[in-house]
Amino acid sequence: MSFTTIIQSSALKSLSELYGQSFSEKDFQINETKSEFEGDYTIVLFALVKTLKKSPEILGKELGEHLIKNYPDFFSAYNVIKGFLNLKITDSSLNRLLEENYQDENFGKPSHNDQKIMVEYSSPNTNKPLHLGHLRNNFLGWSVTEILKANGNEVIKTSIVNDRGIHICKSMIAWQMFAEGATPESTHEKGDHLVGDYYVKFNDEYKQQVNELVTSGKTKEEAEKEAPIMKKTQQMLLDWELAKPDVRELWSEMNRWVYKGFDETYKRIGSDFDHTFYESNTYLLGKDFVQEGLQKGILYKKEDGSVWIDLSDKNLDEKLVLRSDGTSVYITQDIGLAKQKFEEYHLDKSIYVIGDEQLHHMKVLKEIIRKLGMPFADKMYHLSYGMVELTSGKMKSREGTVVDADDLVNEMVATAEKHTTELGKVNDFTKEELKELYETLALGAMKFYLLRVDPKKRMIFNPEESIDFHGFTGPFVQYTYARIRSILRKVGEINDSGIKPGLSSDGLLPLERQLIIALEKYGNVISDASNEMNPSVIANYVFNLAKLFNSFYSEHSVSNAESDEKKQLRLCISVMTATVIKSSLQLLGIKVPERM
RNA sequence: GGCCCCGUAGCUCAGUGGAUAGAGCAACAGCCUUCUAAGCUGUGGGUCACACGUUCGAAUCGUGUCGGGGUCACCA
Repeated sequence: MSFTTIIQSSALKSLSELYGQSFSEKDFQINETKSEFEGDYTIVLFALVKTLKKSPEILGKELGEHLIKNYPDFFSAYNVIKGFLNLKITDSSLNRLLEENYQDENFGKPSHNDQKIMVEYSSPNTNKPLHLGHLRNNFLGWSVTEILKANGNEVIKTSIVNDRGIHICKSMIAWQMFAEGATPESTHEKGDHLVGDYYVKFNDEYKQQVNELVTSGKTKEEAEKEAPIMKKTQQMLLDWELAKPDVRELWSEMNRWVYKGFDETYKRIGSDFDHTFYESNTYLLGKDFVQEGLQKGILYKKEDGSVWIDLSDKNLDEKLVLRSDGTSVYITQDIGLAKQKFEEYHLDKSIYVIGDEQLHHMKVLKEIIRKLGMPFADKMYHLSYGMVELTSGKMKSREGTVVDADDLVNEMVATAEKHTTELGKVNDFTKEELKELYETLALGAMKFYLLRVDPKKRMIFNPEESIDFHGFTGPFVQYTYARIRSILRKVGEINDSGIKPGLSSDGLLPLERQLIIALEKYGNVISDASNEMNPSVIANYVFNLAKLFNSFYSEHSVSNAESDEKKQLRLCISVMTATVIKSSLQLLGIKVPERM
């Protein structure tokens, strides 16, 4: 039971004993006491004042007295200021919490198994390498998965790779025209970058051809349609659908290059999937329900043969689900894939980590599925996140302002190396150890930077700020962890009997209390983050915890504590803080270094 | 134009019904003979876009206005 739960239930019980009225948890709030007042937790009384017709002062005094009298083990003091009843928790409660949990690596995580959840994220196109936006997506998908797991759910990570369509044909055509057989091996370039380069070449060539046609008197629209390179690409797409061997072969080959490149990036940023769907396998899914929908009268056919659904009763337009030529559109396969996911995996929930520019699309998808009478519409959840923008505005591939994922990682690793070398604290590390440390710090900085803000909000990526290793950053938290590990190494081996927090006769000092109370909160933080599917809750929490520990560290000595009891107590606080930091960062996909 | 999201310190963000609105960065002033200074302590910095309303109480809820973004494809 968490402290807030204890306070809540004891207050409810006290109220009914005092006034013979029963209240629910919604009738009053419990907050942490603001630092300028005396106390740890605060019950806000105003709402009770009304129903009980008592002045806040009297009510607060009566409730405070009653709580202290009946729960002397838990509450040690109270005071009432205006409508706020401030309560102080006994040292013994705090000590007990510490004693019982300081070694528990699963502290704060419920042990029960709850739901089966699928998280789909990353979902790249195969014509371009991963960029900053994908990083936000990947970090978010990974972290939400970890958070849901920590909250007792079984989670399956998936990705749907958009491996077919006009975009990859563009890269293929440009490769045929310009590459002279170049491969990742022959050029020593990562496959995803190589294929991306030809996508760019396609666009350059296309633009040039259009311009030439325009100067020869065509309108822009005509020129865009008639540009030879575009015609070739469209023909290639048709050939692909007809499964022409030479086209399919090149397509497989180039996709293979891309996957190899993606795998390298995924491995480096610590992303992986339990199952990967490929659009080339799923793009025909969902056609079968069209017939069914037509029969049921949910879908209707227009004169040209195209099939539609009317969503106007849901304040949405009518939406096409099958083209007049009988081919399916994006949303058609989405319906099919959604169904396949639920049927194959028996999911309780299916989460889509997709940018907020697709909010409308996902709303339409869900509504169609509901109308078609599929039972899982309400189990689908679009975890939308805002676009990452640069200080100079949006990322535009055309203007070359896209921040490439691999470049960014490299840059961050170089920064980590520079800082580490300057500080010179790990000069005895081997080359391998150093390399690992740089990666840990670089990715810690990046992940923390992208996860510390509410996913729903769009965010500005400031290159200078993101490579900062001070303040509200991953390395700051990692540093706090390394610091604690250093204390523990110096103080000596920790064996189970070595640390036992004795009750210091001096009582707990303010920073000691604050730290234990902050640690106690961790379970609530995990469940909040899980309910909101919001990793920034964890990031903010762990930063505050680290900050608090650093204050404690500079104020009080662990190894040179005033007494042996104090030393044991502070060791326990340190051990538990390290554990919670490690655990929190792990929920963000961030590793901790023993030294840095 | 319809619908959706956002507007909090110079910048980037917390806070979503409670007390005198908080962090980090940037600026300034201190702190290494003691467990890692990637740290700690302090100072300055606010019309919570604006207006009206609901409430004992509003940055938080409602309505409207202004400003920014997204979306409304036989693209994916």
